[in-house]
Amino acid sequence: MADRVAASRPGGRSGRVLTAIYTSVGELVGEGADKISFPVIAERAGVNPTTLYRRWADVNALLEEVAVAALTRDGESVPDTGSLQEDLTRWAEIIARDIARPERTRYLRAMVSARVETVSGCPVTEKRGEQASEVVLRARGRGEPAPTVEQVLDHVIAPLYHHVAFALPVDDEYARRLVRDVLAMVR
Amino acid sequence: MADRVAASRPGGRSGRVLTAIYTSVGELVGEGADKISFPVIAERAGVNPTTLYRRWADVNALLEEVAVAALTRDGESVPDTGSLQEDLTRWAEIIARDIARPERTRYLRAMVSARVETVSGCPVTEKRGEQASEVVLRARGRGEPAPTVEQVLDHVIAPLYHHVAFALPVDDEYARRLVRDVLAMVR
DNA sequence: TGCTTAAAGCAAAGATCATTGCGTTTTGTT
DNA sequence: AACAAAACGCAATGATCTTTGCTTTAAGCA
Repeated sequence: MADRVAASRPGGRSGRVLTAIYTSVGELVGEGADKISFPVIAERAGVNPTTLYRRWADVNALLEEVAVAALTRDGESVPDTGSLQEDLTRWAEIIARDIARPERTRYLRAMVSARVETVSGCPVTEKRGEQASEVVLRARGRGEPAPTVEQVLDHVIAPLYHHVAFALPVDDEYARRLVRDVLAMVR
Repeated sequence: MADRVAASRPGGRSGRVLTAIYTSVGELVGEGADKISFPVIAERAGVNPTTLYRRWADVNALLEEVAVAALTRDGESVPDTGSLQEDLTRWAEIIARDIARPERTRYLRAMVSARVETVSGCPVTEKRGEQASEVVLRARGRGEPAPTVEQVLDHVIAPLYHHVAFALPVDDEYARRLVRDVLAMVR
């Protein structure tokens, strides 16, 4: 039921198999497949289903892992324009555009489903926290009044993800509104 | 795949069957059952599985229906203390305590999973919007400066649900903090 | 270059889910 | 009371899914 242990043999065949599985998941999610199961993922990856059953507790756990990997493999750096308002706005817009994509929505659902009561927090939220911290600290370094990291997470990130989770519209305008609101708190 | 049509025969046997199904779902969710499927629900309800397959698109759709019913059957009225700060705080605390319960968390996950791209919004959010509207309108009637309904939804409700969805801690203190933040916007 | 063993493959068996056609019950209406 | 349609039950069937024991491969290391 819980996640399996970390791989103690990351290279060679094991590595190739893992890559194939990740790729398979990515393709399936991208295509909007409605039935994503271990056997289906395994077939496309050219791998034996047993491997999946033995390594992950369930499909959502695997989906979450892939989602985190996709988000964590940096490519997106936080905006640094010299203005808190501008940094936050651009950052929020980037996130809004990103998570509004159908694949991301799918991953989001998987992450919510995969959460267990005993486990607190998730890598994605932590990642967003780090990014928020970066922006906030820079602003404070410039002497600008800035919200706390928690406030940014609660009032910009949370509403964005909430909208996606409940299929409510998410666009740049909405992202900008959230940033306006959170900045209004510190004035 | 989509939800079936509304029942055109609400009484008698059909009504009893529906009640039995709802009860069954409630019990299973309450017990924290990990495998909730149509056959399982049906057996406990003393009903034929076919009935479920024919009426609901999938398990999550049924779970969402039960969740909405549980929330909508009023019992909880919105606080009316004469002070916006007080009303919002108490209301947020009520919600926080409610959704922090394991059963509610389970329902929340189901609602997120049940959402489809083509469908926008959900009954629960609408319900919260009505409640927020009530509090906000009363405050304005008294001449108090008040946030918009959207602001309450984005900055109080969304963070609460977000925390629950990602297994982050949710308590009274957190609820109060959110209310403080949203009120700070309008000053 | 071997050795050890983690990790993957294979195959079989069982469990559960999901679908479908058809007959039966029963609701709501005339 | 009688009818038509809706809703449910039943049973058979096929499709997946899931688990398990055992074998084979090959990664990491001495």
